[in-house]
Amino acid sequence: MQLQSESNTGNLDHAVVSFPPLRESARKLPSQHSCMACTHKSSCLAQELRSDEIDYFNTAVIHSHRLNSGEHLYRMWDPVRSVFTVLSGSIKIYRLSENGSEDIIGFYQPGELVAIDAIGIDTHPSSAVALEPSSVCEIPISLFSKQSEQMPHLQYGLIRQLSNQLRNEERHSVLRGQKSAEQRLAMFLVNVSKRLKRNAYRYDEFHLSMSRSDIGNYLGLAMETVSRTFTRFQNLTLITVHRKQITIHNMDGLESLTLGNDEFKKDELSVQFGHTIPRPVQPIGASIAI
Amino acid sequence: MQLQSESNTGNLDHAVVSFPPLRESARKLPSQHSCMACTHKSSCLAQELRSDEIDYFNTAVIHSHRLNSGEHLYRMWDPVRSVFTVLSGSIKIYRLSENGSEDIIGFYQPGELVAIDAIGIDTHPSSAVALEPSSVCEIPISLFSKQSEQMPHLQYGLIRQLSNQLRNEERHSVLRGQKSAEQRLAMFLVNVSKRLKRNAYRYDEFHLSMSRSDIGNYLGLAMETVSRTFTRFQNLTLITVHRKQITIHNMDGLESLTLGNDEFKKDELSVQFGHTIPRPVQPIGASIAI
DNA sequence: CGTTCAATTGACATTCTTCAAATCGCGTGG
DNA sequence: CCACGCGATTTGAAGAATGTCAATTGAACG
Repeated sequence: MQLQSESNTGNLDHAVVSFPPLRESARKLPSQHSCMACTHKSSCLAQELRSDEIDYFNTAVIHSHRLNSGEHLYRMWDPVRSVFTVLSGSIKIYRLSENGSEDIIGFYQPGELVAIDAIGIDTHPSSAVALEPSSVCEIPISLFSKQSEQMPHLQYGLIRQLSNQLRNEERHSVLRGQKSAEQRLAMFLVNVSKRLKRNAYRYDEFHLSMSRSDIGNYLGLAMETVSRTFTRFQNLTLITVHRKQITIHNMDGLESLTLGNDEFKKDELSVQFGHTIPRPVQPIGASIAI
Repeated sequence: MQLQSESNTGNLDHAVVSFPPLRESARKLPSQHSCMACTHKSSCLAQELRSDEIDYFNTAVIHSHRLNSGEHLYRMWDPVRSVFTVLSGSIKIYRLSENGSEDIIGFYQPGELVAIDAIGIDTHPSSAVALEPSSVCEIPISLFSKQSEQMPHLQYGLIRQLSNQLRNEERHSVLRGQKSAEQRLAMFLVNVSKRLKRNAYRYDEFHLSMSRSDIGNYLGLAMETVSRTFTRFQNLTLITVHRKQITIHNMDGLESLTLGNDEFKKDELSVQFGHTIPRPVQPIGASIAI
């Protein structure tokens, strides 16, 4: 399985939330101290390994690091020693630009691999901080070193992860460059929701772990625009927002906005073609069936 | 060596130009039919290989495909069979979005690896088209397959390429999301220039191989904005533009704009801190020393 | 030398940002 | 248990950068 989705919905595969309420039917808890018993095995690099490889992998990995909210996993310029699999909570990746501003690269959720953009270089190109109490597994970078020829499956797994993440980054890049505020926010929400669903969490009602300004930074919008757009969605009865608590009432409507389609309340047929940069959407009154 | 630069200048490592005039001292020509003799060996995956591996690699690779201008290397949804190293010319990667618009992912120049975002999936997530007469080497995807355990160095090389490209994509994403039109264009030009320099081409005077609307799409700007910003740069005597021909007169000034710094003509000292989204720059008259 | 399309330029529309102020929540302490 | 205070969020109003539409210019090429 991929860490990052290949779903056609979203260009926001690093968007993340916190994960308190699990659906009863599919409860997952982080493993204690073995890759073999880990609930994230299927999404971790361990998935790719043969049984003999996994033993070695298991002993090389440092299991279940705990992080407090706001604690850093690593900082920019730190020497690269490991990559990490998120077990619980959520991790924000950001970078300080030359002029001192913070650029948010992505948010990572349980089962996802952090810091693979640091492979092959000496120091981390970005910082990783926990947005809430979190835990991670630490995978020594030496496992991927040039010399380490004994685990080809591990390498192949990493390659797939990287390729996936690259695709996601490409999509997110397009998103930031070309979409309206409404489209970006809609994609963000839809993506978060889909990822929750994939992990068997509640996906129609959840708690965002990051601030409005984090979201804005991530989407290339001002904090105020994020806030305003949330309320607009609420006025359209697409969602209910209360601080970081989100409830989605009309997923189809949101997905429609995702495409830059503001006709979802009247007539689904009018789709526009040929616009290199699709134009946004005008706020309307507030009268849509849930 | 990396296909994509790790230079601190640019978030635009897929920006590309055509490469007619080589500097006399460092003339490079694409190899004919051997990786060992290829001038791009140092930037190709072949670099990572041991001598026994390179033999195999050499026989597996299909050397020197030729492409006419406008000819496709592959199209979105095509089955993934190979990745490609650009030997000459330039390749544009783009994607058709759900509403029919074209999203440009990047531009690739000689020595760079194309289609590594297709590894691990069945069909290409994007299309690749030659912007000018070009040539590529074709590397069968089977070399990276799960079963192919005999070339760990090749895998490691690929991993590094992927990680690099991921970092570049992250940077480009930030660029599209947060920077002003002037910053984006300045970064674009500086990046193109640095990449030319790296490959021993003339870097103060070159020919862009893509149209204004391609640049705009790639940077998340309207074609007209690209055009206007080019003329603004020209009025500032930073560059000379004549259609696709670019001459850079004041690299420092361009790099200053890159940082969102509009003070480069007066006082380099005034740098701003603390702005999450640095604010753009006002057009001024036209009186800067070359 | 004319045709054609890309690029430029102008004028205007619009989204989004910015600046500012008001509210809201929530933790703390009385 | 309620008042207080601080940060996060929301909301308002205004301005600015960029997009859109439209007309013009200019090159390249047959």
